[in-house]
Amino acid sequence: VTVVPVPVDREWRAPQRVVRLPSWLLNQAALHANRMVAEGFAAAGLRRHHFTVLVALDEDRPASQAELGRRLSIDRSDIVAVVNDLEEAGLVVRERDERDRRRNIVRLTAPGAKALDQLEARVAYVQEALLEPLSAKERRDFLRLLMRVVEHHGERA
Amino acid sequence: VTVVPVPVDREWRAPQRVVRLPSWLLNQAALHANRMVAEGFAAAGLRRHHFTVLVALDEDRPASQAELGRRLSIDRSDIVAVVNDLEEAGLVVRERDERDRRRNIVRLTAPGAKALDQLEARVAYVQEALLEPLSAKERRDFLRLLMRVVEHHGERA
DNA sequence: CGGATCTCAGCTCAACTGACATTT
DNA sequence: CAAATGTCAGTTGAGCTGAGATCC
Repeated sequence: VTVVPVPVDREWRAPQRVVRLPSWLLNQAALHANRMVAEGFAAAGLRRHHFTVLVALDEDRPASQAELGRRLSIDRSDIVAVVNDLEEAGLVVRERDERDRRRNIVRLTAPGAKALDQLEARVAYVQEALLEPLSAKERRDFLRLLMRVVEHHGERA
Repeated sequence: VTVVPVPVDREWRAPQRVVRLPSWLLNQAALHANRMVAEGFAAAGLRRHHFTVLVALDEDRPASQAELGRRLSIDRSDIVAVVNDLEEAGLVVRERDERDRRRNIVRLTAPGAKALDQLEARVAYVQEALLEPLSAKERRDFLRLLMRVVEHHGERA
């Protein structure tokens, strides 16, 4: 019995020393995940940041752009472009905060909420496909551990 | 008892519906991992692809560029640039395969092997830091599950 | 001929940096 | 004044596409 069961040797397989690297594995997994998510959004002409911003607005109520960036770990200069796109598509409105006139308050519109619903269905489907090879218990374990790792490195803002 | 124990609510935390997404978590984890790896290599003026190519050459013996690309899931056109860099740095030599003159055989040089040794030490350190919050058993479980996911989506070449 | 291989030019996405004007 | 915010211009790494030349 091997400690870490390494898959059958196939001709094209990546070198063992690479395949065992957590950083490499995470990267490959993220690549697959991002590709699948992108495919799911392509029809709507949106990308993953558009989706997460919509979710943040729906869940946490209207927020300033800087707030959104902080919550989602997206640079504030990138948020500008994302909100531009969403505003053009009518999914979001931007209005000046009168109590702190540096801020733009971004809020979800009705069409935005509607679009979000559809996107969430697609996302859910993708997550399912992503973790397909794992059992229900394995998925829970996996996510729990993943969250621990992400959370651990998230303490530095 | 919550099914998936979600971390303490901090003001800046990402929305729950985002934080539970496997695709988002994988992405964040990969970002942290890549940042750390990049820092580890910055002093040597190399990036992660340079490292994986060196490992592949060291482990699987000299190979053509197309071979390398296939094994490491790197596009042929990107391999060209990576091998260019490595050749300029003297870590690798490129020579025409006389039995199939379409191919370039890439082989590790002595300085290349030496450089690889140092890089591997740095990489090992980074992996350790990356998984720091997990116990030894948790790391094994985590990697095992991660490998299953990556392997599953890797069947399509 | 079809199919690989190497190479180059160029694209997109995302992360990121530096700067600037406005406001607090 | 210092600090935060929104914006813009620009860079980088990496994944990817398309095309051409060469060779099997």
